[in-house]
Amino acid sequence: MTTAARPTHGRRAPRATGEDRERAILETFERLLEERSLHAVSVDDVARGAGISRPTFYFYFASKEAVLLSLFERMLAQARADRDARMQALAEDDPQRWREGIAAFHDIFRSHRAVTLAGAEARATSQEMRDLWSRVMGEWVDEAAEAIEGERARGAAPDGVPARALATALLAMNEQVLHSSFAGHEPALAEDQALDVLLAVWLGAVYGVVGA
Amino acid sequence: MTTAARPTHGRRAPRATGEDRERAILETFERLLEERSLHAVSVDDVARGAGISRPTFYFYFASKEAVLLSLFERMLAQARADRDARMQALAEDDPQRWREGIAAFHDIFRSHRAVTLAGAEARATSQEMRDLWSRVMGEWVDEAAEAIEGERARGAAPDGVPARALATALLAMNEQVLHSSFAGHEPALAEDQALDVLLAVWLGAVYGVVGA
DNA sequence: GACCTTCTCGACACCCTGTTGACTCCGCCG
DNA sequence: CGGCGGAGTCAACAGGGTGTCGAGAAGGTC
Repeated sequence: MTTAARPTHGRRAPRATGEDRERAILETFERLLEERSLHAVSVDDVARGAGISRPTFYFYFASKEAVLLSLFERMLAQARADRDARMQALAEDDPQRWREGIAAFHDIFRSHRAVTLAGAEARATSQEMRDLWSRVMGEWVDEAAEAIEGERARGAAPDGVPARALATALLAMNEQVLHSSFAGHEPALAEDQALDVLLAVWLGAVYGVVGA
Repeated sequence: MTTAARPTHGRRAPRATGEDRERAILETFERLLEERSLHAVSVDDVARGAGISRPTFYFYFASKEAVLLSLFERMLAQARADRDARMQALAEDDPQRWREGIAAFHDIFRSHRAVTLAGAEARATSQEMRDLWSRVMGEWVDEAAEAIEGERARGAAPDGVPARALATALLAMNEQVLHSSFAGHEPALAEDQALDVLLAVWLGAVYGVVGA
């Protein structure tokens, strides 16, 4: 539960109805984000939706971004857990690993697309969101680079551009493809074809194989 | 000069000093965007920088976004011209064509990185910017898809995922890689390695070749 | 010199964020 | 039981942003 770095703004030692209010804020916020984008949701909207006044909102969270950060971290924790579970079920050298790795994130982001898109939007204004995003992408790049190096070491994949650079580019592709797809920004891949196409590019770039 | 669809807000039949003011606004805006991001630049900042008051700014442009749209379109026209020139110098089947195609956009976006990044940021709030971006990306996807199909037709590239879907994913990668690189958002590729890495992925995905 | 058009801006209306200070409510200690 | 203290609440404020309105200045034209 990566709620460690929660800003200690208001909200000291929650009790009784306090928990409820906090939960109501989180739920209302996610619900509103499913209807319209981050910049179109004001603190007042969230407060009203949660049945409190604006100042009371600020008693629980330092800002709109803080709520989003909280939702986003919860989603990331879920994504990690989900993917670890799926990967653990596969052997170390199972060719399905690449597919599963991509699919796990595709699924989790899709199931919380409002939070995902809002998170992307918030990077423009929130340093904290930028840092969080960087950290997470950095971890995934590390893992992917390691996997590529592993395949090269055992002779399954040819050498080429540095593994880390390749992983960075491929993950950037995943990020942007999923973003366009979820946001419906043309030109986008349909959600059900994104996985196959992404996988094809990964395999082409890593192994030099364009599978049929 | 794709200034056709300029919103006909204030600004009727410019004359004498009017042109100067308009130019001053465009220049000031681009200069400020080189210092800080779009949301941190207010209309007041631009107006002051251009030596006019805020209401006067609105005589020339309908909004901050309208100025950006104008700068962005100018940049796109330049990008198109630049790329056409570079492509024309290459034979139809020259293997350098992929590299040149990617390089042309890399160069032009890099030389106006402030406008590029602001454009990306504005997509969150401006429908017009979203539409423009979609249209442009759509054109590039069409061209890339056509090129892939050409290579497949002449037997130079194997069949695989649909050409248009592949082109969409690869262009999404280019977009995101260049964005991270220009914005300095980790994990990012260094500007001077981006081209090689992108090209490697394109070649791997299109031809199934991981070149050394 | 009257007149139209371009151009300019002070003042306004509105929306949003985040803060302050007073007030309620309630458990608990003495 | 009385009163202290912290949790919780919000009306009112301060401040900053956008976009508009209407009154005018400035200059060309008949």
